[in-house]
Amino acid sequence: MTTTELPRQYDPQDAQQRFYQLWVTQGYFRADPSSDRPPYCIVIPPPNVTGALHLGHALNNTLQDILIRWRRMQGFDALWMPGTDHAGIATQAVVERRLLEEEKKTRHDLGREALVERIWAWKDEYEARILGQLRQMGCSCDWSRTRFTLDDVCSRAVRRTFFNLFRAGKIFRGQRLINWDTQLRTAVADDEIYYEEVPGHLWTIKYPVADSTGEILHIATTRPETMLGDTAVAVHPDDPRYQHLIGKQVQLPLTGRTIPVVADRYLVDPSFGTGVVKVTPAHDPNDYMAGLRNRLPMINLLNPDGTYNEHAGAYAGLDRIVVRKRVVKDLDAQGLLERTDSYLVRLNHSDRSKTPIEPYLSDQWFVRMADEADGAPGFAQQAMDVVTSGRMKIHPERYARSYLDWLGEKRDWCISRQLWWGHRIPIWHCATATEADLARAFAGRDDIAWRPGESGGWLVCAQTDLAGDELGPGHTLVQDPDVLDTWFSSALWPHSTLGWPESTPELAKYYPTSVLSTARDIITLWVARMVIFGLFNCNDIPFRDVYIHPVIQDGHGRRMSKTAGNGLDPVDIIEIYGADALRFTLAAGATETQDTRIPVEKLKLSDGRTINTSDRFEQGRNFANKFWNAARFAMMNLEDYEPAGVDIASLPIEDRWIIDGLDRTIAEFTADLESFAFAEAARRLRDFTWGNFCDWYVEFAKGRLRDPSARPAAQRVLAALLDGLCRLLHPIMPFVTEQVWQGLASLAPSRGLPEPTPAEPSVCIAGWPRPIGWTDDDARRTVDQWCEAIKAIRNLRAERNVPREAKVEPIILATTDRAEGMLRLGERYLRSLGPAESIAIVRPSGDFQRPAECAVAVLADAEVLIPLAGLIDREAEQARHRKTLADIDRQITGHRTKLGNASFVERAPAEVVEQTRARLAELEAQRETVLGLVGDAL
RNA sequence: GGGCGAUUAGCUCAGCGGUUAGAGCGCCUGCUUUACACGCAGGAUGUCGGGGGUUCGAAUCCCUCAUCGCCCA
Repeated sequence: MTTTELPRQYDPQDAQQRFYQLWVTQGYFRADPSSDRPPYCIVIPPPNVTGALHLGHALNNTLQDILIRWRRMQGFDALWMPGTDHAGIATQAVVERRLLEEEKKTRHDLGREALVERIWAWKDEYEARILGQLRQMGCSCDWSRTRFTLDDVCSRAVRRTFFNLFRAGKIFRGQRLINWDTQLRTAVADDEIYYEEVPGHLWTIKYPVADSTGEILHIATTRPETMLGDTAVAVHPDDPRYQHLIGKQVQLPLTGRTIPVVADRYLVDPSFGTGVVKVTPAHDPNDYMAGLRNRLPMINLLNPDGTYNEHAGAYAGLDRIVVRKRVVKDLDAQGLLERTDSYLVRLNHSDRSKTPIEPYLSDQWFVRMADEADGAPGFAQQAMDVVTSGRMKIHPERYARSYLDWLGEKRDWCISRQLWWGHRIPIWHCATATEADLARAFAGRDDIAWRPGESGGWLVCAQTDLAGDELGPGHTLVQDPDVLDTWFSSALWPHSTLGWPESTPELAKYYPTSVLSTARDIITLWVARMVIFGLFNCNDIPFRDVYIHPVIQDGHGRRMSKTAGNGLDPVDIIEIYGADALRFTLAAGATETQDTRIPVEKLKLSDGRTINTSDRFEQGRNFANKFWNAARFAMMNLEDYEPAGVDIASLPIEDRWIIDGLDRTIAEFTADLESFAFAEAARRLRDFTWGNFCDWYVEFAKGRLRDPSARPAAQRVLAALLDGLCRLLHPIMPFVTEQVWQGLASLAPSRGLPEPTPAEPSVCIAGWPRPIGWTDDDARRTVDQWCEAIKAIRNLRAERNVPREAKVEPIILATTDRAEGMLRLGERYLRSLGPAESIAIVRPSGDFQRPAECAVAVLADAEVLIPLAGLIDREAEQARHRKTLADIDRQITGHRTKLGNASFVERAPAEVVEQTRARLAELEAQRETVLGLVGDAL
């Protein structure tokens, strides 16, 4: 294709297909641990295989790709490790729901193996889709290293970690109160539940004191059925109303049991209700804590499926909902129900099944977070220390606080889930064997460890699966049915993906990784745990920097979600606007705030589908197109380009100006990326590319490219500029820059300043530009001056409605010799860009005669006059000048007031005072001129 | 209840102690100008949420109130 046939509009779809393919087949994304280039590594936050990627993923992965591409170009051996997360409960719940909807079956109908098989199929489908989406976005992951949290490599790391933790005494099994999902029949983490206020009731029940006084305590509860598990009632120790009762017994209705009255200052708020509360340690988190404090028995009433068990006496076997109704009815029948009120109940629900959570006392596995008995820092403390010491940095810094606050609680981490999808806990139970049996059976094996269980029997931890008869006749080993919390394997991600526990070259080179980029809602759940396991397994932090990106919301500040129907699909955006547009717009929105809004609108496609989109992405599309067209212009003018060295000092001033600009942009943009200032970086590139290069430099260059003597040098600068812009823009907009790069390859394969060098075959692996050290204040001042004058001419033409084709002959009165000199250098541009037929640049002396009728603009050191005989509305002209005068006067007053203030002159920095004086002098001179214009007309 | 953040042009956001507060989109006027109408040129639009304070100087720092959002309990 010749340059004149380049399409007028950038076609993103075409470039996306061609160049992504090129990069992959050339192996540009592949890291090489054997190379001597320094490492730079990012592990992708593995997306859940639950579903497709949303715009939040698109943002996070765009930012990671910007970092990776930039560092790769800087010469680092860049590794972006891709992969996906099995997302235990979330994925199982999705597949189970589908199973129920489509086949009316539960997981129990299918059985463990068949269900897991179904989930693998789901995983395969979504993994492919997710990785495909990342490719569409242009992500430069090293696909040869793709991992999945349940694959063999990651599983081995999970096994070894569990084993090491077990042996180190960091893992234990114990009875705790956890969140129980009765539908999914599993423990769920605090982050997998949500509060919802639902209308309910507050029942007030009578608890008779077990003595002869006949005194009755009134106790209000929203969950009357749990009274069957009460093991005390509590009052505040300072409450005068109940002092006499502390230590006495009350009769627990319906059960025949008596329970003590205890004093507890934390559980009871004496000003709320009657000041007496029931204590059900096995069924309420607060009561649980009170139970521990007061050494109360704990009675578990619940079966895993939500029915009540044998401890509920007559109510055993009934669902908890039914029990509630019966209990209320029975209490009422016995006259023990004082009253029933309507009440708004704050109730925990499971995120996955949407059913109410039951606090449930059950055997679970935990990782110990607390400090050691001897005071040595435990896991939580170690993870806190790496942040407080500055060894690991969190950006923006404020997020360090939530990390530290959460870890500061040092709560043990419940790692067991009663699910089928996940890493099976590598523990085998045996109730019958003795320690001697174990020692004999596993003699000489260091991959097996055992400990007595809290409730009897032995817990055997093994790195490889054990057979049931491994202990010999008479003993059976039974594997624990639970699986591990998803975060357990995610916590290993930075080192498991690199091959740990093997000592691989990858682990040696890329660990600790460089940066982790993620959303703030998993700082605790994920980031903190990666730190803990990284320190435990590798004795080092998993990454030096943690970057927290903003959350994308819709135009109303709501989180985007499938259920709210306000989500944007990155693939839709790519189809409409292109991947570069998506990336640029997202990067431009990645400010330091915690949220960024993208207004959503509906769009009906020609194929009948209605999708969500946002015109915000036009920003990126337009910029990509602008750059494409600037490149097209350059390429059209490089047909006869010949490379040669360039002496920058002898270049025309506008060349030196743009080289100075590029140099500063390189330095500042690089600094932006170093500090994760993505929005600033994107804005800076657009401003330079569009506002300096396209708006001015290209226009300056046009004339010179037509001038045979000036053409070769102009071409060399143009090619070098385009080359530099391609490199700078590439991390944000990889496709359009590659397309331009490839186009440039046939026209100007060797280019650059001051000496041309052969360009790399792809911008993807091109060197990152470095400032050549050309700083040119003189060029900057001069070109700024030209632009001011040109804008003044344009403004006068537009305001006075001078038709485009009218030929004007402006006169510019320079007020200083210097201004005159600068303007003369730019005369041809004033003429071509004004545009003007001719320009007279004058340093007026006393006998200078102003034309009778002209439009006038007053600049800082020049006056622009356009003679418009017969076209001037004197009234309007006067009004304009008076407005300008008023404007100047307002400013002059401001500056004089400042300078008249003794404290200002005394206390403000000398340069600020000097600046103010200089500006005032300038304004005063300007005022004189404008005053003259007003006076002229009077 | 505790913590964090936001409040600046119609919308989305920059600006984080020093000239007349900016950008993109939108709006108005003119323009098929040989790179680009996904464009060019020009223009209008702001008691910087309210109130106090610190300072020579506050959109910017501090306090307080209000509204909205997020996180944790």
